Amino acid sequence: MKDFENHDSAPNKDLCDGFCPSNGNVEKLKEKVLEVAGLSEIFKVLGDETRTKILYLLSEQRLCVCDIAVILDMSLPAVSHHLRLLKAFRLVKYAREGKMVYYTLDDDHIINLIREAQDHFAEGR
Amino acid sequence: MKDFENHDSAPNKDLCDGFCPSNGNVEKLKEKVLEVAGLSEIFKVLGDETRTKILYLLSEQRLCVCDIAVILDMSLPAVSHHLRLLKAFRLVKYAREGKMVYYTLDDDHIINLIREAQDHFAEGR
DNA sequence: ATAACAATTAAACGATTGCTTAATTAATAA
DNA sequence: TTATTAATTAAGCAATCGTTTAATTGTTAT
Repeated sequence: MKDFENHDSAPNKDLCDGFCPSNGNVEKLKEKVLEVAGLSEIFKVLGDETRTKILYLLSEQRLCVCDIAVILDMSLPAVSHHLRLLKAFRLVKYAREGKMVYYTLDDDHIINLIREAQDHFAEGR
Repeated sequence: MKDFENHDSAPNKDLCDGFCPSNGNVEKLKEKVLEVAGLSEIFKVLGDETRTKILYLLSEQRLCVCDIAVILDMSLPAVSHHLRLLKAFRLVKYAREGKMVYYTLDDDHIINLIREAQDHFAEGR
């Protein structure tokens, strides 16, 4: 018999032994935590140095794949791989021009996240 | 003879073949990209769903380890492991009270990053 | 002292990540 | 057409990550 919807999750029933003062808030906090569910997906994207750099570069100007490869001193397939992921997240878009494929930012909000992270370091962390 | 400071990085010398229009900006962009160096470290921390949730919970109220384990339905060692990492990044601090160890936020800026990410989704992404 | 509980630590394991190399597609030039 | 260059894709591999289990530390109660 499954009891997934129970108030206390079965596997952790013995934890804390009911003495923790925050026990009364557990249900409330379980709901609260849903507000950030899925949020880490964007952070995962930015959690790679190369991808953060690519997005930052593209916020300056459009660039073709080999430009990025030269600037970041990486192989073409490596860069292309990251661009593919950024594309999947709708953070960049591309336009083919002859042999070259030019990438541009497709999200004007992502740069705010990067700036916010810069502020974080600026505040002495 | 090392040529690290050369205009064209040696391993990618043949890339782009010098035809890309942005070639003149390569040096400028190489400097530009330094502005976001190291930034992905914080994003990596937030790139784990559990850690984002822990930080979000602690922005509400202080919690002991087993509280967090119950709320997130995780094992104590798993939670403890994440708290250790958050501590290493000075994002949380702890205070022992009897058997329990209470964790609190030690960084009032990190929540801004989380809110900014919420905005990102709110804007229809 | 012994027992019980909160928390941490360590070792081990499976899953994921990001790179490399090699092959392939797409577009232009000879 | 063939050759060349830009870019993508696929396969393989090493490194990293997050979890589990088990052992250990620290504190309180009996």
